[in-house]
Amino acid sequence: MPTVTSDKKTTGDAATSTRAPRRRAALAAQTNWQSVHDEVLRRIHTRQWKPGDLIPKEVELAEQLGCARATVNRALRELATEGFLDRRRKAGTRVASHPVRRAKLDIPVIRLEIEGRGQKYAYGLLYSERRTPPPEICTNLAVTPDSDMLHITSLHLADGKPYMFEERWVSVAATPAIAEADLSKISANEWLVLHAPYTKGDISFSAVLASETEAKILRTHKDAPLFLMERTTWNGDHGITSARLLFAPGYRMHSAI
Amino acid sequence: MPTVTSDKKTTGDAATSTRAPRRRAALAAQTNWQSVHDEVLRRIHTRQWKPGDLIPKEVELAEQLGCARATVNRALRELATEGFLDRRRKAGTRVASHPVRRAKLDIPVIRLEIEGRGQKYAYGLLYSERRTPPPEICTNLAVTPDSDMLHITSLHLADGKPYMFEERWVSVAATPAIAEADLSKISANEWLVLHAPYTKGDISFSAVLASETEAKILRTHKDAPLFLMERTTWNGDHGITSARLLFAPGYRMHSAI
DNA sequence: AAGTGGTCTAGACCACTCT
DNA sequence: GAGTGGTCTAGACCACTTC
Repeated sequence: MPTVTSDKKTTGDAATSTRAPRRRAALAAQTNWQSVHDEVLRRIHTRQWKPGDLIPKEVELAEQLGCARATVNRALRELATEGFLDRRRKAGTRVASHPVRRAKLDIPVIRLEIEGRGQKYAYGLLYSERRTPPPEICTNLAVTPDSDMLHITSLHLADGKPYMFEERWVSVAATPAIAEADLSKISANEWLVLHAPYTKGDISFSAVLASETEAKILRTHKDAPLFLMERTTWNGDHGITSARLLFAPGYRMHSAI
Repeated sequence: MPTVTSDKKTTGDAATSTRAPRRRAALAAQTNWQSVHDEVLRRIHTRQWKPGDLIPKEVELAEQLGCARATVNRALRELATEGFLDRRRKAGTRVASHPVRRAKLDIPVIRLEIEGRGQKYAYGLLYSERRTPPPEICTNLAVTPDSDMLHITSLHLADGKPYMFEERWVSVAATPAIAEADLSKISANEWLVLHAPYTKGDISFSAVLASETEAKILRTHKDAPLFLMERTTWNGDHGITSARLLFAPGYRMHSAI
């Protein structure tokens, strides 16, 4: 016990001689966390384990599949965040009984979205004013009616055609630097993404009819169906910005599940 | 060395006496992977590390923050999947230069979405027929025009009011059991979620105008703006189902960022 | 009180990729 | 070829939850 200090404990002890062979002598397909992930998913899909079922605990699975508990843990953790499993200490791991399809939605900077399709991006600042916010913005961002804010409307174009119309309120108090930004060159959205950190946000999607003004700006007709994205972001308790993004008719937002 | 076989090596050896104190004697705030995550995020947000910057390698960070490399790895891995970092072997870890806002979108079973708001859910099968698919479905699901398919339309209601109108095609070849399902009791969507595994899927959102028929079913007026969700799912190379979900006016899909 | 997942560690090896 | 992230392992302890 004395001389076995701390380092090099893997050199000549029994643990090593059993561990190394086990790993290498294993079946052709190695047991990595992804194979555990897939195997568990297979058992769920084939209904060997049904929604609500309790599945074996980590130690047992590790034994069954011939790997370390940490590996199983990694696989099951991913499956839980993907929504396939519910895990609770002591209670164990169950197959999720209310399957939720969890999609990752990438919300790109609009310029990149357009350029990514090989189209030419252009941006125009329509209007910019420093003023106090209307009541609904006060509510949205929890700011006082006499706050110093920036009100901006702008248009984003793809291949010269109107693509998205943006109306945005930015709290100057929360983001002083924006007062100096040249928002005719870089869109407020992009500026904010690069310079204004936020800790939480909220996004919603809906369908609305184009107003007369909106129709004119987006070069469509009144009452055209528009895809509306509303975003609000916060940094701690400070409301940063609230935006209303109206996409031209025909816009589709995609995602893989 | 002899008697110290393998178990209980923590009982009386030097390693323990140095390790245990280190962890517990550390600053009040312990260094777990989440604190590393937050610290790195803070450095990004405060622009100490700017978009495109190379950040210290895992070993260095581990040293700086006083934890194991695995812990740093865990934190950085999460940050990468959250879209804040770009990691490449040998090249190192960089702050993402094209920040992508990645939202997790939970797409619940519609019944649960309605019940979760405390409303009463009801469902009605409008139409069900076994027939060959129209061309656009053949394209969508990559099935032949003479495939055996199920065509279903149904209506989902919240508190008795039309909530969502669903039109769906299901490949009977890929999902034979659905021919036996009683789709007047359980919605096709819910049945499929419970019984038909899929490996990949696709979802898209857009805004459309209500047709005369759709308006009548959803009890609204023609040309009302409707939120449209289109979903296609696959199991390997087999197209399973393709659905068109039309939500009643006023529907909003929410998500946190 | 006991059982289960959650996490940390130190060490090792692997795999990718950049030069 | 060499450097960096990616992962695995065995062991340990912690935290939460149910009993």
